[in-house]
Amino acid sequence: MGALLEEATEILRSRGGRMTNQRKRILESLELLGSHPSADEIFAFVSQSDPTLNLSTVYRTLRWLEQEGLVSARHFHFDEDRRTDRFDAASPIDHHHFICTECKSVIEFDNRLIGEVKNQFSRQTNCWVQSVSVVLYGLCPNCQK
Amino acid sequence: MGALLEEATEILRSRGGRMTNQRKRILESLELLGSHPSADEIFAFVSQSDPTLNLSTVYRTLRWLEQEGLVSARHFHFDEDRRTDRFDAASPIDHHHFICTECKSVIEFDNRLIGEVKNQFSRQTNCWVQSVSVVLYGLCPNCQK
DNA sequence: GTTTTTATTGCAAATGATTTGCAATAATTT
DNA sequence: AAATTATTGCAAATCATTTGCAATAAAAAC
Repeated sequence: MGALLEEATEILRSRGGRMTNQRKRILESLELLGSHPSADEIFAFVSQSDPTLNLSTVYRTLRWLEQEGLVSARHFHFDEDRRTDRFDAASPIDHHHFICTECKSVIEFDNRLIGEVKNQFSRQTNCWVQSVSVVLYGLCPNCQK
Repeated sequence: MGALLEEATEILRSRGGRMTNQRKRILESLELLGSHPSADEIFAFVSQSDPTLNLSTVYRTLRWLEQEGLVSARHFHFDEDRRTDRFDAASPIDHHHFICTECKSVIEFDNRLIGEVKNQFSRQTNCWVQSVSVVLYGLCPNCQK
């Protein structure tokens, strides 16, 4: 059983919530589908094993997970694409993204210089920085030919 | 007359386009309203001087400017906010943003380390990076009290 | 284990942002 | 000044997401 599911169950319990089948499956799918799925993609995936699942349940669960800090929602700006949110089972602080504008694949990365950018900005402006989002857009090796 | 208006006029001419009153006013407003306005805000502003302007004209003009690389559209992920695009008369490459999640104010900044992050990533992955988007979220000095 | 309570679901309808089809309008060309 | 056609305004469509509400099903109380 994944860490996300356990953590979510605990939070749920602590406020009189209920761990339903739908929620279990949505949480599972977030761990299985690693690739920043959209609500629709999660819905399609979970529907295979539970055809009665409703899309609004997916949205409700994701938004709840987001509020609890267990999931982060981001909006990648693909050039001509629709503007759908994509969800990610990790904290937004500890990794960043490269997006291939051709094949839409996503590569995660981290770089300690980003923390430095954040610190320098804080020092210069006295702003308190809570989170940093870095997205690189370009072409992956496959799509460069 | 602003540089944006001149550049846009030239591009327009070069492909049999027409510099209309509406387009002029929308371009002007992009220079006057510096603060990453939404299509709605641009519409409200220009409507004051031209009450017949239509919102879809604003969208069409903005998308066209985006395609020509004269404007960039971004979607800032304000926590509970609606997901509206915000527009910016500058190239997305040469500056980045801090957003105060409380008062929604935007501070632009740049930092040469960001170019370094980009270069390191390219070297390590052989991805070609076209543009970089960095958004810091947090609290501005005023909202920290 | 059955009944009660109420959080959660499914459904359908609402929403908000953005886009599109089309006839009317107005820049530019002739 | 007339002809051409890019652009507009309008209304309706679309897409992603949210919401109200009655039905359902966890968990609690018996």
